[in-house]
Amino acid sequence: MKKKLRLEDVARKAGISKSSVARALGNYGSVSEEVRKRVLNTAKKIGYEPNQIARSLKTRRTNTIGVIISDITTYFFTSVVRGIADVASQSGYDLVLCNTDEDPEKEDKFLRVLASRNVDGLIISASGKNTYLKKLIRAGLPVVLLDRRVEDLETTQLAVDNESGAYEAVTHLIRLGHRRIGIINGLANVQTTEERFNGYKKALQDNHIRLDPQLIKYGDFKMAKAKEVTKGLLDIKNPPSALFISNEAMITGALLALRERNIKIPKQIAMVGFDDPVWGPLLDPPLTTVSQPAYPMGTMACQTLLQKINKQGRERTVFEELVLKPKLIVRGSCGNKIDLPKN
Amino acid sequence: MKKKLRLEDVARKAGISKSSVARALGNYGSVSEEVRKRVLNTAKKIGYEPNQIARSLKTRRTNTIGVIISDITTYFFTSVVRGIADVASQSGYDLVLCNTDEDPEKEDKFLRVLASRNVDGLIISASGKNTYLKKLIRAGLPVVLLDRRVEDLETTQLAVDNESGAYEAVTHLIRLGHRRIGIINGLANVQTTEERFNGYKKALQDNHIRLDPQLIKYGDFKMAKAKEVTKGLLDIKNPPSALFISNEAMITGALLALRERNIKIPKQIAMVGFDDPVWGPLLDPPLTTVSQPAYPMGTMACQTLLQKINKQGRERTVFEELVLKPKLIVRGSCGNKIDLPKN
DNA sequence: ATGTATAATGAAATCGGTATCAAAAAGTTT
DNA sequence: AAACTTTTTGATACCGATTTCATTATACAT
Repeated sequence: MKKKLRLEDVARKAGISKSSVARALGNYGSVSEEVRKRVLNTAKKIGYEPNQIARSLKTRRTNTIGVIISDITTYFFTSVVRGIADVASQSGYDLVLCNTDEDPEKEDKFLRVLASRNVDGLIISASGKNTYLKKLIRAGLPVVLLDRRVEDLETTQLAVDNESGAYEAVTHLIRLGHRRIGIINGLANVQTTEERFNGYKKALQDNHIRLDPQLIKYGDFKMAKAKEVTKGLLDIKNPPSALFISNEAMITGALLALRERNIKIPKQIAMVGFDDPVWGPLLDPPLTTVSQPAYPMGTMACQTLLQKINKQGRERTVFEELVLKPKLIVRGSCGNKIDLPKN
Repeated sequence: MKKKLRLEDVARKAGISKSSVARALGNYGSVSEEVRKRVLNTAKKIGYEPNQIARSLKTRRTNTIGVIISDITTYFFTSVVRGIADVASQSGYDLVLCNTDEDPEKEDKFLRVLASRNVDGLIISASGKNTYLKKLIRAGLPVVLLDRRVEDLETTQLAVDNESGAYEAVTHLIRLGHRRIGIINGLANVQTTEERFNGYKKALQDNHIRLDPQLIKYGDFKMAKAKEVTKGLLDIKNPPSALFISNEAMITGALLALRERNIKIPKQIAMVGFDDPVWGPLLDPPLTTVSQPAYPMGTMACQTLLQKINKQGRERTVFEELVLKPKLIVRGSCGNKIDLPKN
């Protein structure tokens, strides 16, 4: 590795003190026009680039944002990340990205790493309990909780109204005549799972449909398990006529299961999924989904975080709950109104 | 932000010199068992976490890898990134992720940023000319060029044999009887684009089919443009009976275009795409694709990079070309053998 | 011309670790 | 017990920037 140029090299070359060079380059303090020019010129000439690490050590700012998400291969999260990245980049921040794969231990590890890297802020879609996260927040680290709220974490939380989204989706199914609606939940004990499940339950209840435990399955937000669990659902005596799937990766799993069993949508089974991947409209029939504004969620999360970062003291750790509206997008996968099956 | 604990705080608390504490915690040099225990205990008790920034400044290592890709919303790149992340994480490295959106200027900016952040290595899917990248490589920064080779950059290049992949795909179409095969290329002047285009041309040539310029369109690796360009292809007097699409995002665009025009696959038009997204098998008919081993490409890229990072001097900058085999996965989107249309 | 306010400059301390080096302590050999 | 290793320890320099502070140069007012 070739030795990098230092501030001092510029100083020597320009025949000016380190301090003045720093001022000229850093655009603060006061320097005479003549010196400024000379510094800028020689800096450019010899190709000097400041060392961020050294700067960070002194300023206690890394211009870095930690991002912890659970599954980077989903369209939802990548859209979020793009939103975050775009805003961050505009303000000169970079992203340290961590993929937890829904593993709370990894999550904990990443939190420690990011903290010791002195990220200026953190955007996290948490899956674990996070006592360590709580500690960081209390210590004053600006944090935005994205997608998944976590109880008794006093910081900004940004998510969609999962319950109403699920409620709308399931109500849509009921209106079309479905009474036996299966649900593939995400990981238990994650807020989004519970909220979406609540929406499901509420919709059934409001329509006087009794909850059938047989129709309720738990996946883990991932494809493989969802596929397996969906098959289980198809195998019960009185299988569902419709499916509500709680997230994107599990939609893929469920669809795969249906394909293997050669069950046609929407003729033999109707389906709504939470999340709205690009490929939803390409299916046949196109997928009816509950769409989250993923990209805006990312930009918003990052903007909020940057605001926090630039505040001082107590203001950095305000508690705030930002709730966006998800939108039911009706395409073809629920078909038309069906006759009530005898019950 | 609460003041963080420093090494010195541990030292004072334990009544031991800074140096010894550093040795105990850093697990180097020699310390008596007694001191080691005392240090570890007090460190844990008061909750000390070392400051990576300070460490990096002195050691000139950040344990950080820069990753520059063009489109994080594709399944291909996210799989790659997951591969990179998994390997990196195991070795204690973190990822700084940059999304260029195929914009060479952004790419250049990110390169500068990553360099000034002193990343230990870089994995990049380059879209631009990159004179600055060349400079970095010459300066000794370990770099792995992923997916897209770049001429006269003397560093490790890891990619799929694009030409043979495209050749296979187009040959497949020809065998099924197609003579008028349209191609949607990616960005001009990007290696992958050229290579895949070459495969296309070679397949036609080997089968004595004349190249028809009307059937050759250029997109930009993104969805919107591909959609538009596909429509253009459908509008010519003698439209193609088959389509070869050069990457994932453009497949989406092309499919959308076909849908709008209500053209059925494979009856009215056959399609093969480069890249093999999760949702390919879910389409109706399922998509025939040229599959790249994305996740392994990521792990391999990262392993190679880590090796370089741990070498010294000239060995860090070896030139090496790693070529993986893509695989044609025949599903349904090309249909069966068709009658030769009169020509 | 003198005094005062302001701008421009450089020396030196600092951020929080690691690395070097010399001194002290412990262990071995003769 | 003396001489010599080896292990353990602490003081100090250092990484490359920013920041503070004191000093010098310049501008302005009296």
